[in-house]
Amino acid sequence: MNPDDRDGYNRQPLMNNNARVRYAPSPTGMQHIGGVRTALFNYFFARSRGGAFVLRVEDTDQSRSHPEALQDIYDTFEWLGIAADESPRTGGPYGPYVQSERIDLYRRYAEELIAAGRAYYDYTSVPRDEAPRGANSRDDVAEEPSESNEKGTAGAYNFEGRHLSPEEIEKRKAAGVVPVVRLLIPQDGKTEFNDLVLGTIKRKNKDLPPDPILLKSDGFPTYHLANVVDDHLMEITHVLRAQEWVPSTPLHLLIYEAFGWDPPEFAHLPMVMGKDGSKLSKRHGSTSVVEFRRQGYLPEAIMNYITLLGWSYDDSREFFTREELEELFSLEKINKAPAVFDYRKLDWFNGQYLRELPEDRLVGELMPYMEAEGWTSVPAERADRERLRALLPLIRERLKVLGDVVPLVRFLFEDVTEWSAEELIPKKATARDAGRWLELAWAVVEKIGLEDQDAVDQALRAAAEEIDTKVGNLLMPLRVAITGSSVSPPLVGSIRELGLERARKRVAGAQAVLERAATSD
RNA sequence: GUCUCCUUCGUCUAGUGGUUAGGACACCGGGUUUUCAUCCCGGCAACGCGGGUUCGAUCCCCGCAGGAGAUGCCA
Repeated sequence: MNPDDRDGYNRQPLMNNNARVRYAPSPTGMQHIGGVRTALFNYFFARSRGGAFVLRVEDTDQSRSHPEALQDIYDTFEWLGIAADESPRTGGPYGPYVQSERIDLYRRYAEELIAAGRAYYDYTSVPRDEAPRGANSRDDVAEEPSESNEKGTAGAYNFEGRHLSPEEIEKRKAAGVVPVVRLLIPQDGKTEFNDLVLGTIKRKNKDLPPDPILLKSDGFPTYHLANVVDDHLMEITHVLRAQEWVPSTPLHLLIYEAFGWDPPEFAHLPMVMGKDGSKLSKRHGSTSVVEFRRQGYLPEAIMNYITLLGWSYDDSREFFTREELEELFSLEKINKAPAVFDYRKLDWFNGQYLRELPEDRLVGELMPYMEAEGWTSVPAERADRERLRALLPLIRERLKVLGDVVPLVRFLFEDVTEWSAEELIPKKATARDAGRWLELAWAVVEKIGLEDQDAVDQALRAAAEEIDTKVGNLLMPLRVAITGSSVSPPLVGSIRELGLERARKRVAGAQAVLERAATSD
């Protein structure tokens, strides 16, 4: 078709430029890991090719679409820092980008297919009486492991609508039956295509769902019709989507063929699974990006980790900024096999990023958690930020997620009024020992003061040596007295942040507990 | 059931017709440390099975097994 391709020279530029890809979520639930991974791959692919990334909202299921879900798509994109070149919000030359605003289009194209004899009105089908699944996203629905078998066969369409007599049609029309539009699928032959990730895939036409519905009786298109029409109209060149779409791709190809359109390239992405190997869902743990966000994962950690689910760069590198991925991403490195989502590795990534974060930014990210505990003025003031900043050295390397800050600094913002004797007393020691050690340790602190932390440190060590015991024995009772816990940030720094005055009271309180324990021995 | 896809350490993955099959997380051990954490060092651990092709297969082909997905007027 290209007059220049006689010499075979002009094919290359076509491959490299003008790539147009899209992410086409349906606003039925919060954006989840799998969806976002697809979005990311599309985005990176577009950027790496200098192409366009389109966001299209597929809200053709009226009953399951929700405005909050739509908002969540935008929020998630913004949080991750990925911008669509064309979207419902930014607009673009191929809009509208919301399918519910395009229904006339689908109807018109469905009619075109009917006129061409490639589709037909079916008056025999009635909607499933099954109640719609309601407001929940698919992931929220508990699966019944054993019911899957009957599904395919039970209510399968058997082409009766294909040859209904005119009289019969009139009768049903009169009775108020609203027809659906079905694609006429030739039962012989096969459809095959070359998937950019998977290679050649073929499927016999008779194995496809029998004459699938294109237009529902409510006038809305099904995914199959809408996605083909829109991808064509929006001049999408590459469809990158999850592997769960592989089985219906031949169907889509048949639709392209019926219209006489050239189909785009397809690249089916490996799915994201839970620990047990089934599609990642609620019961595996958090799945939506907002949830991770709330718990205190950083966007760069999420992005980095998710991108590595089914894609790799080489044999060792695993840290990538968004900018780097925009350049380095390539289809060739996509894996075929599904990937299991590993929450622990995500934690590790997050910890790594947390430790690298500039102070200002870390303080900013942490502040909402402090506010939520009521430990700052609301809104937080400069003094609150400075206070937190001072705590950073004490807590930073102890954070896996931002929310971890709360238990770590609680002792500074809330009174400690109870001490457990068991924690106060080091192993193999008596309450009396602990009491003495606590007294001694505190005496050292009082004597040296808190100006010079190293000096306190030294003095404590010296004191321990003098009475011939481990520093730990000296410090543990003091740590528990100060923080109320045997696990805490570094002691001297903690006391310093608490202040001598408050620390003194806590030591006294703990001392009382030890005395009581000693006498009851 | 049928159809489609997939198969390297527990997990994410690199890799080649001849490698001690590499890295990371997790795990285990050791070190630093004041608890926890960080950090450092070390260790454990994989080519699903059976046939071919080949001088030689983890890699190529076939079969099997296992897993997943699809089978909706959901996407």
